[in-house]
Amino acid sequence: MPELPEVETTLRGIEPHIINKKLEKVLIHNAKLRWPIPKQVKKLEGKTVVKLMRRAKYLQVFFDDGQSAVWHLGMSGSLRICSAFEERKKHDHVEWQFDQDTVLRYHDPRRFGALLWANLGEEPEQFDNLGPEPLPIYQETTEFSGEWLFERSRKKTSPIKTFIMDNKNVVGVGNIYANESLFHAGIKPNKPAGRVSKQKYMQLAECIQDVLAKAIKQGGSTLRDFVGGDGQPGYFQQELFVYGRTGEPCKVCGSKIKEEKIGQRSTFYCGRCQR
DNA sequence: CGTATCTCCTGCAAGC
DNA sequence: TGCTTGCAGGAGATAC
Repeated sequence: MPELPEVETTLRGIEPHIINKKLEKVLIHNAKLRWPIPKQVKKLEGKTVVKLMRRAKYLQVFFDDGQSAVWHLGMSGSLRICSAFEERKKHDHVEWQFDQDTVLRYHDPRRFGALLWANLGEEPEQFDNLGPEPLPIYQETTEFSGEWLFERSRKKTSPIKTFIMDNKNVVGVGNIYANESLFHAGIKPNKPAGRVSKQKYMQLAECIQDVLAKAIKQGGSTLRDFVGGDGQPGYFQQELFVYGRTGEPCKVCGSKIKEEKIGQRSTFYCGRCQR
């Protein structure tokens, strides 16, 4: 399940293959993704890729006329480069053919992903309510910080885990990294966001950044569906301290990792290390 | 407005 | 073995 680091890894994986190349052919085998693929995407044929950027979990590809296509990998989506002669797999929904050795294929069994469209100087409306980037990769700075989270969270009664998974507060933190960040910050996931101290938010902001940066460094982690941009299986998987470790001993204190549902999502934590 | 729940989809695993 | 059921989850939609 691609989170921010996996999207960043995908971008870095495909960029060298498609930058400054002309898109010769667009094949849409199944336009029914999360939203129907806009027909403008077909008109990308003949245009050249000039830049790739990531915003939250969106991967934006700019062409030489200033227009852009925006991928979202959803739950099970992946982008990879392959040869034109490689047999298409089930759930390969979209192909961008640059040359015989350079075909970008979008694979997505669950079709929670999307391919969006943006005109020159515009962004998809999905970008409208996005909060700050946790890592200043595409800007020099980011307004994301412990202070930011603290101020945003005042009087919020929902659990801290739900709070950091809300794109309006910080983008790119999905279930795995939310669980891991909260463990490293020593915060119980169900603690109301408004009752977490400023000091704890300072720690949490740092942990979120560390966990994401580490995952990017390791090439993105994932559980089952991600395939790296170069077609390498994405099972790099950084060491997980709590996610999926129900009943196993905490790597810090040895007590059993607990599991419960928060906002319909599986949540893992150490009852001793997290308060 | 904030908060909680539902929803899309397919593959996999567990249970009978 | 073969069925049914439930679960995984990003994030928009919907309901209160």
